[in-house]
Amino acid sequence: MPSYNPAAIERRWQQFWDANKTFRTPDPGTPEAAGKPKYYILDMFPYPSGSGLHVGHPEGYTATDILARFKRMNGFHVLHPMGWDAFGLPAEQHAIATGEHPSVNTQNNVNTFRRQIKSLGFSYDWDREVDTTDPAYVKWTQWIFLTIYDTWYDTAAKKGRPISELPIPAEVTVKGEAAVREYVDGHRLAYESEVPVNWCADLGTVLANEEVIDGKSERGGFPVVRMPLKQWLMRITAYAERLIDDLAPLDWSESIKQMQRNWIGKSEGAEVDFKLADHDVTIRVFTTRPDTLFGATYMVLAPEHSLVEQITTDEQRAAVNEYRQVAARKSDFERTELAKKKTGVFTGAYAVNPVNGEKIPVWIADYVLATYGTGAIMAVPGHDERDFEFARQFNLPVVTVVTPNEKWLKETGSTLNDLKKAYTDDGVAVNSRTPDEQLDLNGLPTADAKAKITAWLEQRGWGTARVNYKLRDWLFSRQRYWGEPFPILHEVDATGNRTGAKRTVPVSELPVTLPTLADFKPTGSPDGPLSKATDWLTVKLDGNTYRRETNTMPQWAGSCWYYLRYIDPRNPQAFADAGKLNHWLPVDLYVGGAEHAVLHLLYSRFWHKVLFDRGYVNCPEPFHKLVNQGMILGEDGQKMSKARGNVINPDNVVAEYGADSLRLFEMFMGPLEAVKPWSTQGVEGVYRFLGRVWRVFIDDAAETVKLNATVQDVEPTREVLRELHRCIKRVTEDTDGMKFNTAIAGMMEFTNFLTKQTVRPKSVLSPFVLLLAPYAPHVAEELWAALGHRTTLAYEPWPKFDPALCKADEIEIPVQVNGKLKAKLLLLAETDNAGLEAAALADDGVKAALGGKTPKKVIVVPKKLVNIVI
RNA sequence: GGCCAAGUGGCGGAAUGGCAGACGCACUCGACUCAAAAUCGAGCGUAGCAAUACGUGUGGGUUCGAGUCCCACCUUGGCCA
Repeated sequence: MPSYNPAAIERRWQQFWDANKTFRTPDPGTPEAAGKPKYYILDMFPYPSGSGLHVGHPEGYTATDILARFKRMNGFHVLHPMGWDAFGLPAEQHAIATGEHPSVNTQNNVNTFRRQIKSLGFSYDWDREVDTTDPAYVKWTQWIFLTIYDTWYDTAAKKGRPISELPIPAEVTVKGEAAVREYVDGHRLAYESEVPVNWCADLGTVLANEEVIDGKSERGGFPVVRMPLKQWLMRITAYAERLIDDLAPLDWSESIKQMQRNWIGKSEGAEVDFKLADHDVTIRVFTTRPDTLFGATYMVLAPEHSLVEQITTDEQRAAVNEYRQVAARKSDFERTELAKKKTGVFTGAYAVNPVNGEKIPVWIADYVLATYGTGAIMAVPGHDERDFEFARQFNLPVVTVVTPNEKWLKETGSTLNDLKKAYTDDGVAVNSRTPDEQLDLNGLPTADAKAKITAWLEQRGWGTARVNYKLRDWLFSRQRYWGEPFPILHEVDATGNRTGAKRTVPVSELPVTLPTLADFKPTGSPDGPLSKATDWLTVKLDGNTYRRETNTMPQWAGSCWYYLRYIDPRNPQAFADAGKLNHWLPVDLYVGGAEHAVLHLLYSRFWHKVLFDRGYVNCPEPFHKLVNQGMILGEDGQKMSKARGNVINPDNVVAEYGADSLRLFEMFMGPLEAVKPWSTQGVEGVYRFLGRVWRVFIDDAAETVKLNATVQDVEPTREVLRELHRCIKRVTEDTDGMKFNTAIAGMMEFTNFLTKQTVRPKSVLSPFVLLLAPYAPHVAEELWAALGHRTTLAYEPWPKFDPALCKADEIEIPVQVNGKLKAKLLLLAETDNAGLEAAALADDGVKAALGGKTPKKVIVVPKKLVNIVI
């Protein structure tokens, strides 16, 4: 093997690592781990799709692998695992089409992914592989579900607590067992509720709001309609505040933090009660602008609001009913779109504005959502864009209660009494005094006005300060087959109807496994395919008959906690051993695609916090540092897709250039976070680089792998040593800072330098191989062996640089005149500022540029630059 | 519409407020070869023979000095509506 032959080298070293379990991570407490600081490096595990690995996957995996190898060589106890997020719709769709159990297809895909990932030489501890569909894993997903089910949120303590500690009010207790049960169930963090859901008939399941894009399912693009159904939900809203507050100390990019904050959507305001003029009924609204209450000229209820039926007058009933039917067919997106024409219907009812006693009409309109706030608003057309458009549409009065600034009035052509647009910014309150002058907001800036009116409302019991969140409780059930069954049993009576009582499947009987079905088709009903498994369905326990829950969990469930299972993947007694969790948590570095910036991370953080509150994990946040790798585009600069035919298959790249070249190129393309296009010529470039490295070491004319004659056991010259230490410094600092592209550039420069050397000291080549090892581990192992080493370099100490050796004897000093470069001087490195200035002024080119003028000022940057100002 | 990124050669990109374009690709020339590939060497922002001038999306500002900091705008991408 004379020339660089990645195919042979890579196969051999992958077999070596596998056979020797080179990357097995010892458990904490074992002698191998003793005294080493821990470092947990996590990849977002893939969904093993049928199309196999994509070049986007190895981008993040290579970055983490480089760091894992780098940290090991720096003496860290590294945990670096891989697994499979293997539940999911495609396998189930395949099962529906073929009748084959989804686990078969899933395992095939897992095998393909494992083979492909192994072919890239990543240093995962494969003994810790997890698979979310493995019953041994499902058991603990179900166990965590039960733990969440067993938890209520104590708002005073701001903490999740065992349901057994929930105080039951006396007035509930007196109503009896059923009332208590209902009360308790209503406080659990996992609960059943009749909610308006997104029903997708084609997929035969409900979808979470975030799985619906533009009124269609995210997967498949099928139509989605809204209907009320009894579903499982998770009370993530209880944790909204903590999910925002705990972001602050995390080492995440500000933009991801901001996306999470926006998603949670905290808004502070007030709830205000409006009495109806002709009914003994109050309508509660949420507003972020209580200071504009004097400008509320009408009210709007969501079409689904529970009071609509009651308050609608007979004359308006037909119109209202028709409108409600139309609204039900629209998605939230269609309803709230700013650009569209506003629609609505008057109910015939009037409410009384509590501050001025004025009767204002109550409308229903679909731009108000039942699920946000209280499902009703006070409309202030002068200071809210949507209210303004609606008022224009239906000729409702507009009252100015916040004075716009002059500039805005001029730009919009408005006057104080005639607004051409809604003025939504802060300002000074106007027209805001009660008739009895008990409350006067006039002249107050918005913030003060808010505080004053909120206090005034609270005093009279008409309103209260209130924080609202855009985040809703998490819809957790799916009417599908290929997911985790809920470990919940519903008590049924003799006729088979639910009594309302539930019990949990005992932990000793977990996991609840999926029954085998003859066909996996959705039933089209909210019962889901599991309801077809009649034998499985019914359970008799303690003389009672139960029907199993037939919903399954969403795909997010398994990925919410997989990072915990890696820590102790085969533990049959617990999801992971407490001591091991204490050792490894939190994850030090988490790398994955930005598409999971909101949902996966939010859900996962939520579960982690529940487990934290319940004492199962020792830190409030799971992921200390988060990095999102950028997408890799096709060579045409477009998103890779089968339709465009620009998809790059990593298998082909490995076959042609080798895994080391693929790894190196993916890191060399640019910053990890950046979106960047693929380039086959670029792969060739790094392949040539590895060929040059090979020839620096190896005699490529020989029949067997033997060292080049230039490689000798001699003392390096000062210059060679300097270049080596500069390279060590650069690769060390850039790797640590995840600037892999510039680290590689540094190694290329040093290789170009070595190529020119006719004598290459072994003492210089050895550390260089170690620098290359995290990036191109196969060829590095091969060269390490060629240098005469008998074992893997995976745990060799990382080379250290000597700053003194990095320094040059002479430095080039640019001289500027008025900031423009006029000369470059070659001076001894130790020249002081005065020496630099003297040398600069003495230079002929500089003298010419000065043209005889006397410098006003000379700026000297030590050892860097001289700037002469004239 | 709002929020957040980012705009640098033919291309991917580099640059603690201090020599813009490191490194790689493409391209050109040369060496080796019967020839080609591979390899090695040299060149490569624009204009100009050159000295030199101009150059980091646009316009302004701060500074001895701005790709980098500030303001406004334009464009592209992401997220949200």
